[in-house]
Amino acid sequence: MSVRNALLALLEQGPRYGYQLRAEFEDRTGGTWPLNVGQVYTTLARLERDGLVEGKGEDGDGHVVYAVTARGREEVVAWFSSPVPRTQPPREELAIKLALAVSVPAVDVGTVIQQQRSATMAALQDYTRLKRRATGDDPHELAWGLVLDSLVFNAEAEIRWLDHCEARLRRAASERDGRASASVETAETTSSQEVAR
Amino acid sequence: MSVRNALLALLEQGPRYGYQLRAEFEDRTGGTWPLNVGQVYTTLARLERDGLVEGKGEDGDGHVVYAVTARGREEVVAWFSSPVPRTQPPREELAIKLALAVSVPAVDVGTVIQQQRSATMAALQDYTRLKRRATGDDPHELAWGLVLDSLVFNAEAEIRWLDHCEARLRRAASERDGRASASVETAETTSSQEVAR
DNA sequence: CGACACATGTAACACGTTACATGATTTG
DNA sequence: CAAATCATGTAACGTGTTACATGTGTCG
Repeated sequence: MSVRNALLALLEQGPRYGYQLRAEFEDRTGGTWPLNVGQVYTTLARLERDGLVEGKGEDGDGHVVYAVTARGREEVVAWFSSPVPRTQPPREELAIKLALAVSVPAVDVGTVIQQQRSATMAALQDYTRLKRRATGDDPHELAWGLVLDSLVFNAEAEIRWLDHCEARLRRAASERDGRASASVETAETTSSQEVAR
Repeated sequence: MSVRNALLALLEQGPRYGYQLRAEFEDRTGGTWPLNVGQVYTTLARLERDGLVEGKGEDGDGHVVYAVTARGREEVVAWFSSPVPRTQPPREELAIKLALAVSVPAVDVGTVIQQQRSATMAALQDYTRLKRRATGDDPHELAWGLVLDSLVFNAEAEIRWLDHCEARLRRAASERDGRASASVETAETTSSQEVAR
């Protein structure tokens, strides 16, 4: 629904045509989420089908312009005034992956974690580099800056979580070892998983 | 691709049938992401179409069992040994929403933020409550515990980001005001946006 | 002229999701 | 017996995504 709602919100500012909508969307997100033009047109068609926007034919420059309808305006308001639904939080691929990794013995969880952390830290650096631009004060750059910050905050949380997982697994492993042999807390990081099988 | 990959990973542990796959998936995620059975069957069909699993007909109990193929096993290994792709990070609805809110004048960003924060904090409490269970040591509960932690870390990051956005917006607003009138830093929280229009 | 950006669209497909149909088995 | 759970599937639809076709205008 993101694209759909975003386009609707952009149209709320006034009639636009397809290409223009893509440009504005990417402006506000600094190209973080490139938007295929094709999708703009298909989405516009679906919005029109659902009675949320209305094709206004061609304007003076020969552009096919769309405008939001009354029902569409209601939807925008509803979108902005309700929180992002967390009833069923979006399936997070990484969480699912680790959840399965810890219970599928043939996989070395330690490696998965380490390598994910590298990737995430690399991404974090990219974001920081990008952040040096995007510090202006006009709404566009403000928006982009916030989007970037969001990515940063998420990446940081991801790294913290990965660290946390590592520690938790190490603890679980040493407890298991503790019950079996009489090994100590030293527990090499790499040996957290390939115990079973 | 999450469901698809997850099912493949589960099958890597040995042949399973549809219903069983759903049960194991929900076990490992503590029902965080309920999985409609129908989707298991459609996904299995698609996996078979792509040659990653193979229907083994009925077993002794009359269950339609599927097994992973050689190509399927390769895919699982590839999945686990490559980081979650961040080439084009998943569109985050919340970030998009705020990015648009700050540049669509008719919206009061402050309200959007506050109300999102309430919702997220409520979710956070739910997670903490759930967390009191799911502290066992067997792989299942371990997995679920980590998934829950992931949700917690993400929610916390979201709240931090929302706070950050508020501060950033207040700064921008006061700079704007500063240039126009000679208002002070006191800046009521609620007045960050409804300046324009 | 040729390359490139602008501009509009269509077709096809991927995954996810729900609703429904159908039947066997278990359990209160 | 009735209700619930187990179990397998299908049909239909939603969004997102890509690839392609097509044409105009601009600029080196």
